[in-house]
Amino acid sequence: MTAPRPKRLTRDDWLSAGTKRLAAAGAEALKAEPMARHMKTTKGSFYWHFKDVPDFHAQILSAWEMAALADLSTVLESESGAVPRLRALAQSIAEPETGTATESAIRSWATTSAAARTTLARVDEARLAALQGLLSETGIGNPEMARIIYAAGIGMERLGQTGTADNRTSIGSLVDLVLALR
Amino acid sequence: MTAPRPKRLTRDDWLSAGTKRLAAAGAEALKAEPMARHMKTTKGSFYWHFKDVPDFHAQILSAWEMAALADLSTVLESESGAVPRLRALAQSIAEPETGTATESAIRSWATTSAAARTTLARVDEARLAALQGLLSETGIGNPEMARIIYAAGIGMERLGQTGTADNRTSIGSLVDLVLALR
DNA sequence: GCCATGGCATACGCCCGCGTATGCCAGCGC
DNA sequence: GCGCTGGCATACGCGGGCGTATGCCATGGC
Repeated sequence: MTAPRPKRLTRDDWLSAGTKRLAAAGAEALKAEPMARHMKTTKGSFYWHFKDVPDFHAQILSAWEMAALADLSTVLESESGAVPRLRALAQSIAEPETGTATESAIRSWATTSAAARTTLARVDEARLAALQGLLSETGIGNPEMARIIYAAGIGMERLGQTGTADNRTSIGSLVDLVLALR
Repeated sequence: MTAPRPKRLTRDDWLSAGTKRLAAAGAEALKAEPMARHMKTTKGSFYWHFKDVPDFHAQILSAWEMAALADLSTVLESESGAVPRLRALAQSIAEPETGTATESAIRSWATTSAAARTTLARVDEARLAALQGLLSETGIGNPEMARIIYAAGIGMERLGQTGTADNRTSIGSLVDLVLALR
């Protein structure tokens, strides 16, 4: 699929495979032996690259956090002007480039794992702050509005699993609704 | 806590205890032996009342679905007139009486369990349809708006875990925003 | 007050995931 | 081309959850 079949695996091979498994099968799939089977190797390799299972989890979360925060910056820089940025940001939340399945899995994971919860909280916080900042620039000071848009984005991310509507246009309509307050 | 300590347990005792555990510790806690330990009994009792673990899961989900749909009716009948009903419904979604933690746990569970996913989809569908119906009554035909409100409700339910803002007022503001379209 | 169930306890064999210990083998350094 | 180290394989023992089989005992129907 991705690589032809590297004889030796790197730590990043494990992490990216883990992230894919997380998106596809949830956090319960992030165990040493199942992962090793899935990678067609043995857990000897796993315990070489990682101290234990929690360590693996922590590194997966950390890598995702980096990527999510980097995506946030990229999205903000992809447009100029508060309103276009606002749109781009809102839409990227409902359907992030990182893959909505991964984020959804992490959000589910967060209900039972403290590590996932705190990681996710930092990312949520950063995005919410960005939203609020952009809204302020356009003259909407009420922080409730940022919260509404962000909540809607998260909800769409979840509804998108079963429902098949277009999240990007829906969230765009919401942004219009809020911007009409000016 | 709840009951003084009934000598003999009923099937419903298991189901309600399971629902509490689900809310408190996630779907992974819904296993026969851990549940039995938690109920201070043995799994002999568990396997008397339930065929196996999937059966237990199915019954928990079914009971929750009944309760959720009943709550939906109750909320709708608690007010008269489309707009008050709309408010009541929207607010009950962001903070359902059933307990937001249970629903949140089921929503997380749905990412890995097909049974949870289909149950949740039916409840989501019913609520979304109710929202859309009420919006139509007030003259807002665009189904996108129901989707926006519902998504925001779900998102708040999740953000409420970490953030501490008032979901009821936030979702109320969103309803105002939408109703302003008339 | 007997005895027949209903409701649970105990005990087994199974599988699977954990983490550790140690063995093996390939390459690179020289 | 020899050896040493990095990267993995194999092989334990452990704990814990599953489902079944069977034993026990407390009610309640009569």
